[in-house]
Amino acid sequence: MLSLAALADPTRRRIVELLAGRERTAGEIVDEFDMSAPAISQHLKVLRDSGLVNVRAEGQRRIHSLNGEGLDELSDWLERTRAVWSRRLDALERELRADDAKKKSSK
Amino acid sequence: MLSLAALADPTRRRIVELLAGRERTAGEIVDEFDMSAPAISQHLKVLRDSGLVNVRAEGQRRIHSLNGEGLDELSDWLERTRAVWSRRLDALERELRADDAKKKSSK
DNA sequence: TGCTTAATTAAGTTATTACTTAATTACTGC
DNA sequence: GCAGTAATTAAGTAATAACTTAATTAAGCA
Repeated sequence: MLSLAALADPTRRRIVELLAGRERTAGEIVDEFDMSAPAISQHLKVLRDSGLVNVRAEGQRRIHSLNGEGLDELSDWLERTRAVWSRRLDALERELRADDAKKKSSK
Repeated sequence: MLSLAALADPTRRRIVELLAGRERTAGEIVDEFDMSAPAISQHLKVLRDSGLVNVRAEGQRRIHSLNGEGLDELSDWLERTRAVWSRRLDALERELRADDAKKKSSK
């Protein structure tokens, strides 16, 4: 599952925002939401599977942290798409300028 | 619906990529996929509603184009999240350095 | 006018997703 | 060992999402 699909859900987005601030145990995350612990546990699994979040065990706690590289994947897609997009806009602009010049010279 | 949810679907992502290259009629987009016209029409509606794509009518054609500002919203979320994240990493690094200095001075 | 083409809307189906409660696993401290 | 706590897994449900075909809307053109 691509990280974009993982971020489609608003709860998961908020979890990512929380973890951007600092790492947290599963229980601490549960406390931030009006939702059962299993529901959060399932969301965390999706975030882990998508590579956005890392876990380490500390005793019986599972400490979750944001994985910056997971955000990179999303960032890369965005930049790739935007690059094509802005190249196209540049071409359009050049065309408009050329058109403009033609009009002037034909006056 | 936030643009992130709209981009969760791979078909919609490919449509956005296509439109980054150049604007296209609904029919041209349909031709790129192995899927019925109504299915694509519905995807286009989602993309329009999320602000990622614009349409204009030209006779009976609907010409779809990418809306750069829609991508900005996504980009903003990413940058905001990444900013919090990297601030945290900086703080961590400072802490480690301070710790290091303390160790050295206590030797 | 009526036939064709472009696109959307309507209605129904199936798969997936986001939850729930109950049960289970695994550590902690007495 | 066992009661308590942290977290996950299991199982079931309800809402949503992604499609399908059929019907509809609207423009183009002989």
